[in-house]
Amino acid sequence: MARAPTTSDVFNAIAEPRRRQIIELLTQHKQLAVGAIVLALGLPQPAVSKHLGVLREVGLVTVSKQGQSRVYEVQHEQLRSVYDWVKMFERHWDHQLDRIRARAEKRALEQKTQPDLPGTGVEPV
Amino acid sequence: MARAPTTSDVFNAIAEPRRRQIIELLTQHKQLAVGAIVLALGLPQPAVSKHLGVLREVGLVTVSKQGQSRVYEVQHEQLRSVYDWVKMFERHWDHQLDRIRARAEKRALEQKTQPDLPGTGVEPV
DNA sequence: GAATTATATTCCCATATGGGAATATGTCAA
DNA sequence: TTGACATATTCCCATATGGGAATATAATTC
Repeated sequence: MARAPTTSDVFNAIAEPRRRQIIELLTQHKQLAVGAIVLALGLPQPAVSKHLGVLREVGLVTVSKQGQSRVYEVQHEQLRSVYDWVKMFERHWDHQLDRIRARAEKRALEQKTQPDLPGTGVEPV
Repeated sequence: MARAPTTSDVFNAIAEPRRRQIIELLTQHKQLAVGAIVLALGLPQPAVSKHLGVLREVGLVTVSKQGQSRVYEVQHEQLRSVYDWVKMFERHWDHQLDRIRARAEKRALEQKTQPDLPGTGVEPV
């Protein structure tokens, strides 16, 4: 099998940095025409249209015609699947940080106990 | 330019469902040898090894040799970049849900006010 | 209708994919 | 050493990518 299409789900769609930028932009401005996005990102118009197409296919944005321009809007709910997935692991990196902090404190304590011992000349990280 | 490699960052690495499964598995069991993952996922061993390779390259897992098997472990901190990014939009889908709820309540109220009016025969969604 | 503006679509290509199949590497045991 | 086991690597291929370039479509104005 080949790599899953970018349009297959939200995870694949947001893997592309430019598409994340577009989502951020649309979050700030609520609504934007394609031209505005082109200006903001400095990408060629066809590239932007294609990215918007991907985002549309996974439901991350919606369009509405407005004169001769098309106005895009984010649908943030679609990001919940990603959010829910990563959130599963929140407490794990908290614990990890705790461990790191604990080690740092222990190290600091040892520093106080026996300070400035001439050693290998290699400083601990 | 072509699509960014799966190893280019965490976003690309976790776009693949099997790799997310591996992360979930390693979260449950703290440590697992490749063989155990192969059994759990029912994937061919080379496929698993390759997925682990991608996860290793982006720092999402670490290995340690243990006899003739290699034991993998998740490094959840690497998921923070993803978490931080989606979390930016948390309040937005909350608001969206509020709006949906508000609309539902408004609709319910209207139902009570003028119930069972003979209409078009088309029920509102 | 013709010209202009805004956006989408098509065709191109270098690059990567995930899994299949086969093989290489590494580690233990006898 | 030889063999058995665990894992990684290599080669293969159909499929998709993101952007470049050019073109098609659609709406507006003259």
